[in-house]
Amino acid sequence: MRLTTKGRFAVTAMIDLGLRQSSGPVTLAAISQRQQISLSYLEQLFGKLRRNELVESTRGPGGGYTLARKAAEITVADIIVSVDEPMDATQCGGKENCLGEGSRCMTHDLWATLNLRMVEFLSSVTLQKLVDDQLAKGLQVEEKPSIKRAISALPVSQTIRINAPNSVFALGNAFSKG
Amino acid sequence: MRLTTKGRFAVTAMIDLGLRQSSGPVTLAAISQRQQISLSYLEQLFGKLRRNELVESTRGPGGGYTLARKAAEITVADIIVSVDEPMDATQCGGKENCLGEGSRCMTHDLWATLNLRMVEFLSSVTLQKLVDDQLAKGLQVEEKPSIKRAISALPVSQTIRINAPNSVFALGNAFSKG
DNA sequence: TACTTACCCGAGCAAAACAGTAGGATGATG
DNA sequence: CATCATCCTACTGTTTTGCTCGGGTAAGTA
Repeated sequence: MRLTTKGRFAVTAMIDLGLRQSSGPVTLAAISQRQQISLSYLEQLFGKLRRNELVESTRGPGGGYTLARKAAEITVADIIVSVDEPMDATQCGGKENCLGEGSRCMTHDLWATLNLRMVEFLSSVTLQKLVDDQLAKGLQVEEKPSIKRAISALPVSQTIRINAPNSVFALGNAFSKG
Repeated sequence: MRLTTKGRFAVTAMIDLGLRQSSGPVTLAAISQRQQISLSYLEQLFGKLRRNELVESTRGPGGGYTLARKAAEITVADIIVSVDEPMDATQCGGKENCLGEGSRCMTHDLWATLNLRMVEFLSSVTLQKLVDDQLAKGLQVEEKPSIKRAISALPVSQTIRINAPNSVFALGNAFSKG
């Protein structure tokens, strides 16, 4: 389990997708514009997300990506492990006897345990939760101009501009070192 | 908050230190041998740990590193943020209005919150806990040949070979993708 | 004093990962 | 057919990783 900006990009993009999936497939171009992430980079990330069966794709006009299952059944851990290749972890290749005599190095189960607890934690946070958080913060989703391919009957809300009032919490650098 | 092998090296080394600090300063050379981490790399890591006041150093023969405070008062989060430089987090530099109109990008508080919860979790795991885990697993600490500088009177235990019986749990690749 | 130990520091370096670019191929729609 | 949008491979520049080398400095011992 690694934790880098790559995983954060993926989580951000997935939230964007979760916010808008009710009105049909979402294009990467739209996510790219809204979230300021390079389109080609998104393509790579969503390639992995698709191969890990977190999203499904629809090609052609009106196409895009949709969640492969309900947002409540997708966790942050799912997303992160999908885009971050598994790290080889134990440095000695996972062999039991790293140094010859009776599995001397403690890296194995030590970090495995810590890693497991990390995964457990991130598995407890669902995409639905993050989406709800965003909605609760006042973010309102712009309705995209309905395309024929989109789901026919859905609760059409008014088209409103995106507006997230003062979402500044200054938590970003909570652990920067003086 | 990043999470890479670098942080894991640091945590591993700190546990090694925590296991042996009762018998005086621990040299990096010893940690290097036991944990199979490059000496020079350890020096760099411990340079950061020292500047972040997690360890203290003693120079000269019989010297080495000791914990700057009790193991119960050092958390995994402390260690990781010490060696992993702070990441600039929000991609747009922490400005409120990333895209001009009313702080449109949701990365700010979204990831800040997730990051905060990660830090909270890792702050709940103390070095003492990890040391105890290792001891509970049957690992016994080799007494180092007493040097004059070492603390004079301490509970001298028998010199025993390190022996951690079958510490294989196969958790390492719990999230490798089939 | 000389010698050893062990921390301290910086430059540099190969390999990997990161973030993004470029260009095309495939398939659905009109 | 042209367009849309996913799919795929390869490549590029930058940063980070993990490590080596070479020299320092402080503290102890002979």
